[in-house]
Amino acid sequence: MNYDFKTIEAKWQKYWAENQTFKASSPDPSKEGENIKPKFYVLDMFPYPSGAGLHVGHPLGYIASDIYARYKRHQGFNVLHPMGYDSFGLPAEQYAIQTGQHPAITTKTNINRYREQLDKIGFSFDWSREVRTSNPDYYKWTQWIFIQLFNSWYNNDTNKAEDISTLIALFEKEGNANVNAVSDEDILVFTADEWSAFDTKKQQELLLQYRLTYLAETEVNWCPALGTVLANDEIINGVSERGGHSVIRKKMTQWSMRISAYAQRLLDDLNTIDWPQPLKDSQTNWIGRSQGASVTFNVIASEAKQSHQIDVFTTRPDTIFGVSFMTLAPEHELVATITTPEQKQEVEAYIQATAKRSERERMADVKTISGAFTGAYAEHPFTKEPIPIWIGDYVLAGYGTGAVMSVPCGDQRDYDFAKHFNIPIPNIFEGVDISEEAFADKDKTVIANSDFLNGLPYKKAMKLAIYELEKIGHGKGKINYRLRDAVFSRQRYWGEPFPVYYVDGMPQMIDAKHLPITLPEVEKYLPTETGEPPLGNANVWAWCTKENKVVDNSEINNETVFPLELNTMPGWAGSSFYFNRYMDPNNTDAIFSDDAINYWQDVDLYIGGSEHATGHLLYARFWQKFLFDKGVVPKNEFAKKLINQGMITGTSAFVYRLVLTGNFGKNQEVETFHSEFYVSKGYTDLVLTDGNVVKKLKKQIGELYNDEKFSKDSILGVAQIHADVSFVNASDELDIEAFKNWRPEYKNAIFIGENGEVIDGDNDKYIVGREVEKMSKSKYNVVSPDSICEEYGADSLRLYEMFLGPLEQSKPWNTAGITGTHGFLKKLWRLYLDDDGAKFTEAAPTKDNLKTLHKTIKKVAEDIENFSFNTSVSTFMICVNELSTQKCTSKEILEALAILVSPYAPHIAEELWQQLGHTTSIATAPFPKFDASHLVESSKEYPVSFNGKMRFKLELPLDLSKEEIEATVMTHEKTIAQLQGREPKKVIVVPGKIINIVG
RNA sequence: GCUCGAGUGGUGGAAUUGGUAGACACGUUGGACUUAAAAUCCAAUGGACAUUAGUCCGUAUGGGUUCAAGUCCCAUCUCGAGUACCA
Repeated sequence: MNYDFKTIEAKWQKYWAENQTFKASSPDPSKEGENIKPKFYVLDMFPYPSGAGLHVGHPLGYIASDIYARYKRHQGFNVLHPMGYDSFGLPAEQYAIQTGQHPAITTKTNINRYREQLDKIGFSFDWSREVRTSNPDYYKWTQWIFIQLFNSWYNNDTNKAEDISTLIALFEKEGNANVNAVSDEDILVFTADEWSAFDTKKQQELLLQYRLTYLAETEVNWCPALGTVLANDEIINGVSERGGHSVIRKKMTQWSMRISAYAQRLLDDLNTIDWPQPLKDSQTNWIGRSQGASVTFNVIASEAKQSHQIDVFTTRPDTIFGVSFMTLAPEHELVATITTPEQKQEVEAYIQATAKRSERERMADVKTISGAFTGAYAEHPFTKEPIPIWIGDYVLAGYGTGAVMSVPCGDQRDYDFAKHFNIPIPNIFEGVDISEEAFADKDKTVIANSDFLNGLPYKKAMKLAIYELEKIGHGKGKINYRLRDAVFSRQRYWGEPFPVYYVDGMPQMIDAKHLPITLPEVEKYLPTETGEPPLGNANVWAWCTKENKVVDNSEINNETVFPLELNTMPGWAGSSFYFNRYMDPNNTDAIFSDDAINYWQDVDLYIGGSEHATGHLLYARFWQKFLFDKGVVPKNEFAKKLINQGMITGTSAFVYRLVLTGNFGKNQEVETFHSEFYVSKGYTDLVLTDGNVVKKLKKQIGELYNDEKFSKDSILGVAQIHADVSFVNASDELDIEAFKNWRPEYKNAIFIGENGEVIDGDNDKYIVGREVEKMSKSKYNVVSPDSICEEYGADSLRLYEMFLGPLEQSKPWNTAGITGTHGFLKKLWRLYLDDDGAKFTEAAPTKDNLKTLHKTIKKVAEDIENFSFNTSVSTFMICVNELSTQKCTSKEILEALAILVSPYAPHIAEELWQQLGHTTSIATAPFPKFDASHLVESSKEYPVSFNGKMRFKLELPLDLSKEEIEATVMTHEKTIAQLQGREPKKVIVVPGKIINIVG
């Protein structure tokens, strides 16, 4: 029997599907007290089903998680290993705009293709739990969570989200003066009586300032080309992540999520989860906590003007006496008010100039110092001296208060600004020279020229400064976060509709029992002519409060029928809780049952890419914490352990085309391609010095080039052209015919091979050049898993992807190497079966057999626990090589080996398991138990080193003492030869490890 | 600029607490089998010198600690990722 992977893999994939082998059992509370299996939840980041399908890089993480899931099943766990689709998104919508095809159709087609590809790789997913974020059954719960957020506020005293009713009760009882909540800034302070006197609309307006999701006029990142708002993490280097379009700031009324309420908890709880440090670091940076003080400066009132105050945030309140000016962002709201008539022209000109520059230009051009003096002065809170107020674009409107107290001696930016505009730079540091640059080293700081702070180091000075500021009512200690509230509205069609209608301009939630509010049909997927989002095109998009359903727009009367929200939710909405929904995905009455969430709790292992560090993974943590506060989920964090798989890059193949001048260049009928060898060695010289080649060239080209014309000068250069990697074999040799068929414009091209021969049949080989690049269609280096499965089988693919290198590392794909793991599987097969059938016997295993097996059990179990899958593949290879050499036929050994291999290569393992006589799936067969007694050695081959260099090996019994070993070694003939009569200074003996002789 | 990670044969990579550097594969070369090819099997394969025995060099570079360093420490270089006027 040969290893017929095609039949085997199809057979077992069918078996698993029919028998629902990987269906996670649901907890049955009636069985409480009985022996219920412990749970284990292994999750992959669900994919967005793009039209391009999967390439070999995509399944890497899925294979790793699948191995882990299968391993856990062998260990007796009830494993939840689901898969689904993050199926709302921009590509389907853009395709709809171009073709008119409904995004739901595109999405469905793509999902089917994904499923087909995934099925071929033999994953142990529980498909009965599949979720799709674009299904109304699913986004019903996305809308439900939105309503919960709307009905909640964040209480800083209890440090958690609470129902809005508790806030209303507080307002009714005592007003809002003492409410310690996370809210908008500058909230009207009112008493209980005032609250009761407000009309409903006013009350709603006020409550909106406290809700965890709220409507606010915010400055957003507007992308005109995409016609939508983008979140900060969707902008890379000032342009949109998708398409690279420019982004401008624009004021719009938008839904926002008060994620800032959770900033500290999101930061603190990073310590409680086992996630990669770089990912934690980037979340930490993104949250950007800085500790310092907020300081209030009074603007010195001039004549008719009323007094104003400027709040600044600083991390260096200890340097308060070093302030020699203040700088406001050009967009700061006080700029217009405080600017003196004399300076008005200059300031306005400057503001205009800055507004013209895009965000990107401002970022790119950090070096140029610019600004303008407002003519106004602020009063120093301690010295009462006047401080000039400037504006400058190095101060960002979006961070802190958009204003800074400038301390040029302690901050390089302030220093540069002061130098540029000839503002004094007072020195408030003891023994520091600031004539060249600012001094920013906190640890070495000793304050001087600063009244009550003199002589103090940074920390003490900071505390005292804050204390004194509080005493005079000019400031207080403050913690500032970079993390902004997240804009939650998108002007798109293909997303979750909000369960929101508007009465008198105020948002109203539709009662949860009427969910889902499904997406309406539209004729065009573009924004309307009046600039409204695509849902503005819908005709049936109004809410009837009588019938509690969506009705035709014509019925809107603003009494019982009201307009619905036109925005949709962003991509991250649906992906922020899907891991919980998998626990009970078909529940129509609740997001999940109590039994399900109490049993499954949280994700034990989450595998996915690091690109989601500050997007999905931050928002999902936020929603989890909110749901935790509301008592919906039992865990504060949704994933205990997370692993980022690395990217698989492509290995592009290149051919090298001679670019010729003059007459040669004009006539493109004949092209010349040179082998990589020629290019790397200096092709022009070789071509023209090797008479043979020139002669052959001329003969081939015939009349086209005559002797005189063809010279070295005719060659302009060499063009690198991508060749499709499928035309290249394991030895980097190009299939020239295939290349010519693919690129007919080169059908008359001449190929010069490795040895300088003009290729004609088998006389020479054409070797392509190789380069590692991102896997992409345009580089013709995409390898699809389907073609690999077709040629080598899913088990070979799975093993090879793991064998490539450490899971978390990025590594290049090269199809050539797969013959290694494929060959291994054939060898494995032959250990069990040959042409005559079964080879295994009931024979007792030999000592060597047992040693090999248990060595393998130990290593493989350790490797899986450490996610070191690449090394366990080589361990399998070593094991099979050894057992083959030992001619092992023992069924006992081979059964255990089949189980060991099965997480990695499940199809062949199932088949061998059946051949061994089993009638049930190998999936839950207990993992072999490691027995250390088989590995006990009685002797060790010691490496004997002289001055640290290994010279020879010596087999010695392990029970020898140090002294005995030394005595034996020193009398050994090779030792004597090495020493050549010298007396060793020292002999180091580490029993069981090494012997080192010094001297 | 800052933060983090990494640099080992022709290639992917191994070396888990400092203890035989290059496991396991790919590729290459040679051989067996075959009419031939494929498949399979065997052998060699870090570099230099040497007939052999063997010697020297070698984990980005330069130092250091140690009986012993790919592994620890210091400095430098290169590459990758993230982030960026964050007050």
